[in-house]
Amino acid sequence: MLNPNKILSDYQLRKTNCRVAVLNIFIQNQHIGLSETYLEHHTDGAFDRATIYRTLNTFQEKGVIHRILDEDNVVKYALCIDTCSPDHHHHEHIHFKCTTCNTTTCLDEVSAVEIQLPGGYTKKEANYLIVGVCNKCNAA
Amino acid sequence: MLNPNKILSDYQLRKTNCRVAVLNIFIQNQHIGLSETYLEHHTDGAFDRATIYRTLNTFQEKGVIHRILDEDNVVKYALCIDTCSPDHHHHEHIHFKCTTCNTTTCLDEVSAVEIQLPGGYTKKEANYLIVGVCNKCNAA
DNA sequence: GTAACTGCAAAATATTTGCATCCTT
DNA sequence: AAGGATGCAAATATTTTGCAGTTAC
Repeated sequence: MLNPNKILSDYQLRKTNCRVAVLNIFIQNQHIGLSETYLEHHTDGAFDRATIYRTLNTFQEKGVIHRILDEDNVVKYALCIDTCSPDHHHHEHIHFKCTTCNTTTCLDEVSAVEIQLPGGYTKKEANYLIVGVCNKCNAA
Repeated sequence: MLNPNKILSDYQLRKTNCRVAVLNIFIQNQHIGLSETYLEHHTDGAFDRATIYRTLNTFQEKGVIHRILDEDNVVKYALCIDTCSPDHHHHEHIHFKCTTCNTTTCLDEVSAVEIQLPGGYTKKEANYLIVGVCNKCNAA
């Protein structure tokens, strides 16, 4: 189970109200891209917008979250940390953006093949996004 | 060879100075993410910022270009159309973002494996981005 | 105690929109 | 001719920054 306090201490970040609150929302929405606006609303405006932006930037620099490619001109973030594999298999998850219902989700069933980088390249992280129409919208 | 006039007529878009100019820059920078600012500068300010934004949005809606995931808080775009395969193989190209020199390029050598979508899902396009350090920066 | 974090206000950027005019088909 | 595209100016939206006060370690 992901725990905000553990994540913060693991990443050597001070435990503050804003960080814990933001982290909790990310944990509850694993693999789903969240925008600053979403976080602001879902913390009941308890924190200043600037603070949330600073939190997001800090988290991103430390590698707690990463930006997600999204088609609707909104920048979103999601947790880098993954619980699904206890053995820390580190399979890259694939995000799927539905152009009909406009949601971005994670295709847990599918795992991306590890891509072989050319010589001299070092990987820090990878993001895969497929844009299309999801099963629900195709059925409707 | 990619030709701006052909692309515009193929996609049923009117041929205007701004569109041709922007398209030319995209063609000369295939697989490289370009921001609105870049396009504005490289057209010598000949076009209004709003016009360039409208051009980018139109191109995106029609599927001429697509947004690229980038780490440095800047939205970039690149051509969807690909010349490398005359037989229109349509292999997805993989973008590589170097965190040291801050450039996004296309790993032509590597082609992404076609990902199998779960039942009911339809794909429109796919974007793969790997973040890390490129060969030049690793050598330096 | 000290460095780091926050809130507030303001600045800097980025993106969109309304409207009159011009251009492509 | 008619609808679409552009330029300009203004409105919005997004993100960053300076600084004084507060908090975590």
